[in-house]
Amino acid sequence: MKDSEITNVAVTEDAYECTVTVDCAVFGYQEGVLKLLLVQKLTDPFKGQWLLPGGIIKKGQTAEEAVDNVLVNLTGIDNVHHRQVKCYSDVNRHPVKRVITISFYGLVKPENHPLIKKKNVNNIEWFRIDQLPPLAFDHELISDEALQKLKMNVEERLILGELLPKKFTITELQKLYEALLDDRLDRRNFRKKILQKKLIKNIGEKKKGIKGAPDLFTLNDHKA
Amino acid sequence: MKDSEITNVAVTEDAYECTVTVDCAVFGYQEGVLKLLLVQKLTDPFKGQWLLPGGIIKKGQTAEEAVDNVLVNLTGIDNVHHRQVKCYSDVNRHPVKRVITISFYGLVKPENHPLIKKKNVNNIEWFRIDQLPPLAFDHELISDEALQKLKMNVEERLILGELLPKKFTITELQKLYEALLDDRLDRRNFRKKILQKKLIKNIGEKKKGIKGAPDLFTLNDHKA
DNA sequence: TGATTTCTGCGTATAAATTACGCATAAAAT
DNA sequence: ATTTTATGCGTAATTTATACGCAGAAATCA
Repeated sequence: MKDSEITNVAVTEDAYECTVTVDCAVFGYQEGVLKLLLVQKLTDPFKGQWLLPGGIIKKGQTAEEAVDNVLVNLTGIDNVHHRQVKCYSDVNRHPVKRVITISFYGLVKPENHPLIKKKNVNNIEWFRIDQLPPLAFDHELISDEALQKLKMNVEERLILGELLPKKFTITELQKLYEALLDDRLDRRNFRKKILQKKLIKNIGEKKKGIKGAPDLFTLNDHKA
Repeated sequence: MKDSEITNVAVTEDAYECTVTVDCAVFGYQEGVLKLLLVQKLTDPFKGQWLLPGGIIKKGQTAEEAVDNVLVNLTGIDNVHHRQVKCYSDVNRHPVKRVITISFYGLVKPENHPLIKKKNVNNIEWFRIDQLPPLAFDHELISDEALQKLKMNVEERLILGELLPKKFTITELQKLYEALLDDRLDRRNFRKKILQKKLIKNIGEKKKGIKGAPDLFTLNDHKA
């Protein structure tokens, strides 16, 4: 190996290139539990195994655009609130060739996004996060770290994605938090804490069909 | 454009590739202030401008290995405690070609790492973080976000890298925290807080030359 | 329908963590 | 020897978090 190959780190026309992919851990909140969207591979390698939806970053795409593209093209899901988690660069992650992957988490309400199986996948399914099948590649690690990141973010900001309807009760919000954090919270303390952050406001309406007729709230001019 | 080009997101032998680089915001703690290590470009583009040390990920290298390699080859600094921050994938970040960059922050004690100017750089220098020159590419954004991440991490863990000697006084630790966080802390409360975390222990020696002869401490079987 | 259950909204009591600051003492500086 | 400066240990005040009581509203049930 020439000395220049050892020490030259500059970006030149002929600099080494490799394939960069994105993987997105799409979390859905359904029937009060947190679920993860997985796709089943149609082709080798790992044919028939489950994994996170993902794919290559194409020419002219940013990683974020690639995530949108991949989700639509594999699952039919569009308009997903997503956030970058981490980059994985081990050299032997992929059996076909060297691949560097940028991971994301996404948040959706499954009812709003009917799954549309596209030609690149064998199957798509929501799995409860406590009942995940074995995953291909290093996708167990990736989904673990994505969930960790999601939990951290939930604790410091108000993150809903589109997981709740525009009008929601405080209890609905609390159940979402409990599902995301996998924890139980005191009803009255949660109310106080969330209200003093001034991120949601009472819209003066009440929700029928629930004992006590709880007040409805909405987001307070903030993006989730 | 063929349909397959739109929808195919699979990793194949001929999948699109691009150059991936790493950039590292190396922070140094010197004379009580936080500094950032910058290199001055020797060649176009941006010849003569300052920027973060960085370079391409080469065949067979992980991003972490590339950081080590880049730092040694540009600045002579080795054995840097570093951590991944974020991935930048905008398509026009680099004038020569499309480049995706993974950023890191590093922590060093400048006295321990004499700067050795290598052939790829015109100059290397430590800059006070409140007196940075204009930076090339999007390196202002990258260094800002790296510093943000460092501050966040400092608040939740005990992070020293190698910024303090093995034996240090609590005041020395406090000054480091103040430099990292750009804040002033109460001496007595800082002592209480840091001691109750049980991460450092009093080794029973005293430091001479300082009024009051403060106790010396050391890390308590933890990695920084 | 009337009693019962369940959930809401508002409150307070207690505990824990954070912040503010006093003071005697040890060593360096004058 | 006196002054100055920093340390080490303490306590008081404040803020934040946690535990839990209770009346009332609406659905449910006998």
